[in-house]
Amino acid sequence: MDLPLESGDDGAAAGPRERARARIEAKILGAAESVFAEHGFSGASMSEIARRAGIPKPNLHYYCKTKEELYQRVLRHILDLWLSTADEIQANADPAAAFAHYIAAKIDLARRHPLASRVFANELIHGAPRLGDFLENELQDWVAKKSKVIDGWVKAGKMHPVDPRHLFFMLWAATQTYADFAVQIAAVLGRKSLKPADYDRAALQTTEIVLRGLGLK
Amino acid sequence: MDLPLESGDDGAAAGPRERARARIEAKILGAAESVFAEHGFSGASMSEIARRAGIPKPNLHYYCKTKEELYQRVLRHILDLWLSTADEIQANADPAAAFAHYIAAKIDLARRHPLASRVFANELIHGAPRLGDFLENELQDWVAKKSKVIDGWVKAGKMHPVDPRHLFFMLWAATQTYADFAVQIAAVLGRKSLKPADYDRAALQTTEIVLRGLGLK
DNA sequence: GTCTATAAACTGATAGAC
DNA sequence: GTCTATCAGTTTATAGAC
Repeated sequence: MDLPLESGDDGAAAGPRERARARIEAKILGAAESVFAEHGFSGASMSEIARRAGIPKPNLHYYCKTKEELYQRVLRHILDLWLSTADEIQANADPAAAFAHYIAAKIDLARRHPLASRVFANELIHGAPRLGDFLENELQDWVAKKSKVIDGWVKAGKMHPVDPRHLFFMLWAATQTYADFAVQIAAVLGRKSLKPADYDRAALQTTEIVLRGLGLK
Repeated sequence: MDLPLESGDDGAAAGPRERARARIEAKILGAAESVFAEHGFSGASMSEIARRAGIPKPNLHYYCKTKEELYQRVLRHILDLWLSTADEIQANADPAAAFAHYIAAKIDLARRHPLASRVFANELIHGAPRLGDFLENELQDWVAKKSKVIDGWVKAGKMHPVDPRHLFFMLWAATQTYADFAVQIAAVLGRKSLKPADYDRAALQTTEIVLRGLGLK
């Protein structure tokens, strides 16, 4: 199971009315995330989401006009989670520590929010038809900024030369795989589901190979 | 576009009747693969598959009784493709050459069969409900066999010690991401779709980082 | 705000004429 | 083998009573 989605508190003191509404919306978003993660957009049904949220179907439509709108809310929550990953890839940081921290943070995200990761992965696999301009704008900007930092480290002779963009593709893939393809990993490891120790081992080895691979160890 | 799926020739000399049937079945499997890749199992509709295969919907049901059966055929074709990847991870091989070859082959697979890779990825993301015992049997056996080889290389002091299973998770992820998440990668690279040079660069850098990371360079 | 009943569209699958 | 017509079931979404 995943942690329930938080419904951004609207700042000002909330009365019991607003509190109740917020609690329901949080339940809806959590239920929606789990159903979308399991079945994808088309496969998810509003009835199932309502059932998991513990409310009648028409009430779900009262809070969220359309399935599309509900999906967009879930997706936006996930993108914010993704971008806000505290990372320390900054010019004045130590490269080895920065990459180690980034890998650990990403695997931690995969462990704590596997459903969110899967909804996002599903969206990408099918060509990102509902992702709007996130990839072209927000993500590209993010990568451009971080790439400059890495280029700086390379020029300063602190690490082996690399194409930072492909490095990120590799880091994203190697870490998110522990959320997106958890069934495959669990099956190969002979488990029913991944244990904390599995994620720790994954982070350790991934960090080791990447750091050595970048000439940082 | 993907290469059309080949319909395993039934050996013996085929008459024009069988040839016609084989051609139609190949068209159906190719259409099915593309629709399943785009929309997932639930999102894919038999009408759309029939339309893309250029035949009326009832004819599609004539060749493939149910949507489930059609999906299973597509899936099986993909699994065979996956397992048959010529790899040189064998005890008497040179580790550096073997890993370099494996990475190149996997990225080549991602380039040549992106749709197949996406259907498989989609299946895994949603918990592999239609994958039968492939993960627990065929794949686990494959990994166990290859892991022994790698353990041997480690014991012989040819490379740094690693958990071979997590190494495979990393290699699979880092290579398949160029098929599964191609939209994301293309967007970040500022392209409409990936160019041959992008795959080459990916293979080169991935190999470099992995080999160095394993103490093979 | 909540719920019963239902509309309107689409789905996988088939019957049966050719 | 091929295709027209259609069935039975589900889907998203809403109307309207409470």
